[in-house]
Amino acid sequence: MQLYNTMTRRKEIFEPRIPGKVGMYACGITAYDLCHIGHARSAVVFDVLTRYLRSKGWKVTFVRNFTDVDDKIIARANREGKSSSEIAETYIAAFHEDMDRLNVCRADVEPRATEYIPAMQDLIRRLVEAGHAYAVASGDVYFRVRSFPGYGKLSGRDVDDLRSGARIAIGEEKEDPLDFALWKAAKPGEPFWESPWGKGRPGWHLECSAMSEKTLDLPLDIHGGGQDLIFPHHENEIAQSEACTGRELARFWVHNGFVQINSEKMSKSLGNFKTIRDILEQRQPETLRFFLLGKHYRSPIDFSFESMDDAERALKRVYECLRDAEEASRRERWKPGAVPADMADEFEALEKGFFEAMDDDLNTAGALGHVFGMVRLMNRVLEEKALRGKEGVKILLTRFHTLAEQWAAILGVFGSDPAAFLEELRDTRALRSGVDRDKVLSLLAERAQARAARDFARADAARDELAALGVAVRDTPSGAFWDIA
RNA sequence: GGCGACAUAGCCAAGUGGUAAGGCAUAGGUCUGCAAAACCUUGAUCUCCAGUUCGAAUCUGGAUGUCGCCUCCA
Repeated sequence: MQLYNTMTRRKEIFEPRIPGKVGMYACGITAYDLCHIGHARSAVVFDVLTRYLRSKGWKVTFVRNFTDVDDKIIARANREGKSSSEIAETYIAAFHEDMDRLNVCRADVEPRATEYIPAMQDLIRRLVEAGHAYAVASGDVYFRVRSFPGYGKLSGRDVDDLRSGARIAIGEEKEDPLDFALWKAAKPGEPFWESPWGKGRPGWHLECSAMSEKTLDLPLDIHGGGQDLIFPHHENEIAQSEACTGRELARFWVHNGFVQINSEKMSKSLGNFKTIRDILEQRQPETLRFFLLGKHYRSPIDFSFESMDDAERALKRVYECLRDAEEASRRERWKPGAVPADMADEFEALEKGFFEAMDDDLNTAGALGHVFGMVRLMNRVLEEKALRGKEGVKILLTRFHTLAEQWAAILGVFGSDPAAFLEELRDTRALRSGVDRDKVLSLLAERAQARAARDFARADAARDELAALGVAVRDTPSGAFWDIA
């Protein structure tokens, strides 16, 4: 498959360094608040990547860390009168809860920064000994950027340009404005660890270098994260790891684009910040996941509830097809007969198209196009009276079922029981529009009675009343079903 | 100021050289007691200008617009 590599700014053929085995590291969250939909996107992107690599038969070891000691965690802890580890625990648990709902698989290893302090200190010690880092009087230790010639290679930045814009903050004792902290001396009231440089805690960038080195073999096959991490976080990770080991840190750098609101980045300062929980109060988790897959992972994606409505309707279309296919395949008697060759050909083309799109830099939006192509095809097959009951249809239905399972395993959507999903969707929408369930059910009963008595005037009156409530009724061979119009 | 991304129908969105996937919405039709769903039909020459080419949404240059990074950030 091809993957876009931020380092080379090109799509490149991806093959694991060690045949059959993939080591992937993605930067996780700093656990100081609830996750927003940007976190959801990043998690879903790397989840789909992991799932897809696994579908190729590769053994993937996926590592996603937690930063559980940090300025923001400490600030929140002080504000709430709790310890920073309590805060971190709370939000790590919330992360897991949200991600489970979004059907994001747990990483194989989920290291926490505070569990790797000795490894971090060891890394700093090696960097100091090699002349890549230096301690200052305050007890801070800094990375000496000018000692690493490759600095800026990932983000395409020139060290001199960077230096011209940088300043040394008051109280810092850096040799160079670009130098960054590997170890921060503890201020009063902050959590700390003993170290050769005094009491303190690790710098953020250092954590990932230490954890990736400890949990995976270098070079990593893939290192991922949000686009905003390219500079300075990943640049600094490269400097630390490569200066220390003399080896390449990662072969592929994969970065996901942002979630935006009204074409602007989501941020707390703009007040356009949406947590995953804000969304899931009103929508099903699968709808959010499906929405996120609707655009290529490197492009920005604009979030709005209107877009979620579109996604919801589109997802419903897929599930209705899955439901109808399932019902049709339960037919008892099949008679000899094939489906027309052009339909069989179209099936194969669509089946292949999905995987070709995924192979092309994880083009989930393109792949979904083939999913919908298949939905249309299967609907047509099921609709065609001349094909009803023919064995060729049964064969196609079986293949469709198998394919849908593959889609679900890779994308993490379309895997629910169709009937259950559709019912849940209906209830979610009913709740959102404030429809009175009991009233709907009593009107439906009344209508059924009227229809049985062939009193269509009374049946239509009931339908009209339901319509006024915003409820649509669908008659099927197995009874009447209702939905939000 | 430095670095970078994007600009495709009413909305969303694939497509990186050979005459524009898909979803949502809209309109007409088939089906249905009426409906719904489904199916069929219906719509864009790809921001603008110039260039390369037999041929460009796709390459090059320029213009305009939008956004991101350069400070914590998915």
